Amino acid sequence: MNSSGSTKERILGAAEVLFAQRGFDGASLRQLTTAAGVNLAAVNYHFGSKDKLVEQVFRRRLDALNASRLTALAKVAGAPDTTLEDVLGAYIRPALDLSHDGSGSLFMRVLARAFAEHDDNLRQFLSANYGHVMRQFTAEFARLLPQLSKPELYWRIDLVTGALTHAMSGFGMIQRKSDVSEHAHREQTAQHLIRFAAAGLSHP
Amino acid sequence: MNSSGSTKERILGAAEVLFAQRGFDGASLRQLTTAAGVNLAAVNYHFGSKDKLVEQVFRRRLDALNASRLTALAKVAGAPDTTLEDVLGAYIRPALDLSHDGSGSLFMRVLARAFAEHDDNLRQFLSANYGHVMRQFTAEFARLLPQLSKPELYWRIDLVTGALTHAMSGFGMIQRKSDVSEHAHREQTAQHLIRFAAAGLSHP
DNA sequence: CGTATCCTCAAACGATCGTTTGAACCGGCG
DNA sequence: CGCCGGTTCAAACGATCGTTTGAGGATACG
Repeated sequence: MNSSGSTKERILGAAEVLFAQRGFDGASLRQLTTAAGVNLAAVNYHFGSKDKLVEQVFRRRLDALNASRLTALAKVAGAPDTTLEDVLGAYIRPALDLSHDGSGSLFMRVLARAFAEHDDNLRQFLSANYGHVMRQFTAEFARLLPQLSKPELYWRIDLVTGALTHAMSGFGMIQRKSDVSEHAHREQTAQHLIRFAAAGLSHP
Repeated sequence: MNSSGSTKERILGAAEVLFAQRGFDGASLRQLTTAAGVNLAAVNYHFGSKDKLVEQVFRRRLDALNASRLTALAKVAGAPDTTLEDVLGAYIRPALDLSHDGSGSLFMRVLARAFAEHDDNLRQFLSANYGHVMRQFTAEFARLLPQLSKPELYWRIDLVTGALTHAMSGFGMIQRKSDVSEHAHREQTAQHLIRFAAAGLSHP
């Protein structure tokens, strides 16, 4: 099927697709290697085990997503005229960009699946690779919403996270009308999410 | 382990726990029947197959949840002085009550898992048993938010659903302080969710 | 007592899983 | 050429999965 790129990259690509479709346990190495057009043993040869492969699938996208989010946050954080929408945009737009280009859209679904599964190993891994990003965003939210107590703020951030994860994992559903450009559609989606999140965060 | 109730009920109880913890595929019939204290073959004898068992696990809680939500909705729907908070309360409070009593809390996690898995069979089943409830609530939301276009309303309801599903699946985290009663804590949680959802639905 | 019905049990079935193995292939270098 | 490190290959490994089987226990009724 897939016949471009190195063996490792073909495995990573096929894994992302199948993990999103059938879950980490549901996608077998035999389905995966067949889809990638490589031998069954290639996964253990190049990655060591299936669990290590799962980690690499996350790492490949998460590193880029984290860097992109932090760069966008750095541009707006700390300034006196920063708005809630600015910070939310720094969080949401990089994920939308990832969802936009090709197979990246499936990764958000993989991420949503990982959230729903309360697997401890995976949560530890996500916390180690995701935690510092969330902490920086939380600090900026706290600065912009000084009227909220800490428990209250955490509550709202948790709810916003749930809404965004849910929305971004279902991006197949939100069809773009043919008379709007790809870029305009993405901006429209971003506005939806940002305004919703801002309203949920800042209501009295 | 579990030794109360009939064999069928013991299986259903253990299944709910293990499905929430390890997912539908992750929980094996051998773990399940061992936890329930019944023989391995009892699942296929009483339910026919593992898939049928999954259906029954959903049916047992979903029927009660749906009925409770529709009853609560009927009390407020259509009236001229109904508020958005009233309708949201009719949706949220029955789920909180379910989360409150014993093993029911795990069911919301099972539900969240089913949402994240994009399995077609399960989605069809949920749509058949859940669809009419969502449709009634959507109609009432449309009545109370006439300024929103249909696509806009669906967008916001989808985001609210994501936030609530996410929140209710993680109810282990929200610890009650010892100086507030169980009932007061639940009411506090309901207020959080309702206000957040109302803000997200009705923002300009 | 015999027997019929419902249920439980240990054991086995075939299928599929992740992983390992050892031989075969292949480009580059002495 | 011969050899060698990196890679791919078919085949097999043991484990675990959902499901089926047939014998046996329990209870109620004639």
